[in-house]
Amino acid sequence: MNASDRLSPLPLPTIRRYPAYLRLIRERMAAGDEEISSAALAAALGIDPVLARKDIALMGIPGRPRWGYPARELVEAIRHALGWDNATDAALIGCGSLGHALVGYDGFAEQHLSIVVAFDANPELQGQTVHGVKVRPMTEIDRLVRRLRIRLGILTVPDAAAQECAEALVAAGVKGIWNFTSVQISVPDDVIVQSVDLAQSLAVLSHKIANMQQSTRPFPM
Amino acid sequence: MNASDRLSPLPLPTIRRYPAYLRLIRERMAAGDEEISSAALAAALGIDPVLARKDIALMGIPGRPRWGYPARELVEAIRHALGWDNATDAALIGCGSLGHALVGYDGFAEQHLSIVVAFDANPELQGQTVHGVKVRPMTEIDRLVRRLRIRLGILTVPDAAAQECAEALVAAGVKGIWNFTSVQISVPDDVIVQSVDLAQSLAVLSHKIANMQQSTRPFPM
DNA sequence: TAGATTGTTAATCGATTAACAATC
DNA sequence: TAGATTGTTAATCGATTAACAATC
Repeated sequence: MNASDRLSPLPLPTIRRYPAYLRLIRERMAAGDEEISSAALAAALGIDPVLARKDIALMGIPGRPRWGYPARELVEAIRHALGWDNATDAALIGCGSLGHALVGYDGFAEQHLSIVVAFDANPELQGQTVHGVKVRPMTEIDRLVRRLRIRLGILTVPDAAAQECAEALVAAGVKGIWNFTSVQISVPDDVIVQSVDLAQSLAVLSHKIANMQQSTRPFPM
Repeated sequence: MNASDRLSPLPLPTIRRYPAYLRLIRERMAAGDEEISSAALAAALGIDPVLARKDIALMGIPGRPRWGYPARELVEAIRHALGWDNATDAALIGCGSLGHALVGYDGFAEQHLSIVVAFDANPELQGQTVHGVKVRPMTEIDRLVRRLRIRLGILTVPDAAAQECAEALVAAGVKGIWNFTSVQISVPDDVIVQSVDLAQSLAVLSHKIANMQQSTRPFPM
């Protein structure tokens, strides 16, 4: 086992930039490039090149002055750091329109993520197939998640059901929950919750728009 | 015009916490509370109470020792800071499953956000009604967005169409774009783009799971 | 009054940026 | 060689935490 296998707890901002690097590098590789410079990465993300170099330094991949970094190695290093080098099976709870959208989303291939089971409380949906995934009743969460040894749960249920469904997932052995509800669910310490909070995102956007509107005026009235 | 109307550029982390405060305060108000303490807010968000007090201090709402902060005033101050005190009309581009989910999402009421027009390139969808909103052809973006004076665009098109659609929105006078594609779209300086990047969110989750797995072992092998 | 809670100032921490050396 | 690019160390900046005073 070599040094890069010792997964270090990377800074969160760095982790958040990794997927964007990955996307750009793969584009460049598709265009035939085998090396990529920190300047190219930085320009695409709108950040300082030295920040890109620091992010790459954390992967332990050395670059060549005058050439840049080896594209293929970067891709592998990023995937490894994010745990995207091995396939991950996920269970989706809640087959409403958002659940549908996620099951059908083909962008997860890059992340080696596949939704292998889906659950819904609505009997009319149960038994139906959504993008090749059969919808099961909630009562089967424990049995199926356990049997398939699923470690990742995707929560797309109505807010009112969020905490309850999270608990079912945890009880079934899930280690991470990708939470698309607007509830702050509570789980044991050894389970990670990552929330996609639309209100939070919209808050940043609305505030910036409101602020911009004002700063265009020379003086506030 | 009083002091709180001078919108100050709040720290981004503060803005991101505001919607969660808002949600909790409204829950408490529904339960009959008229005051709320920084400790209660902090507990719900898993942060330090002093941080909540700082966030509130930025709104200019004073609290009463022994009592806490006036719930109603907090709600109004947060809404004002986020620009959620006035109704916002939005245009949605791309009526795929994610677009459907967003048009149908009833959580936007709190933010006074309503999607008033939707566009799609697919002629089969055009003319259909999604949750009461009629789907229009892309060619009408300019005319309708202009006429309705819409300042917010929601981008839920396939990646390949993202930049082009963003440009159409900007040309029609939109001031902010809520970007659900995984493309880093480029726009003029006076337009704000806020992206909901699923890959970024998943990256954080996967990395934490991978890291946790390891830290549970006493020594790395 | 005593005690709970707010409010403020200083210290710490982490991430970014600046400056510059090293290298192909 | 000269020049572009990587790599590293120090300075800066912003946000959080700590310590403690103020107040109802």
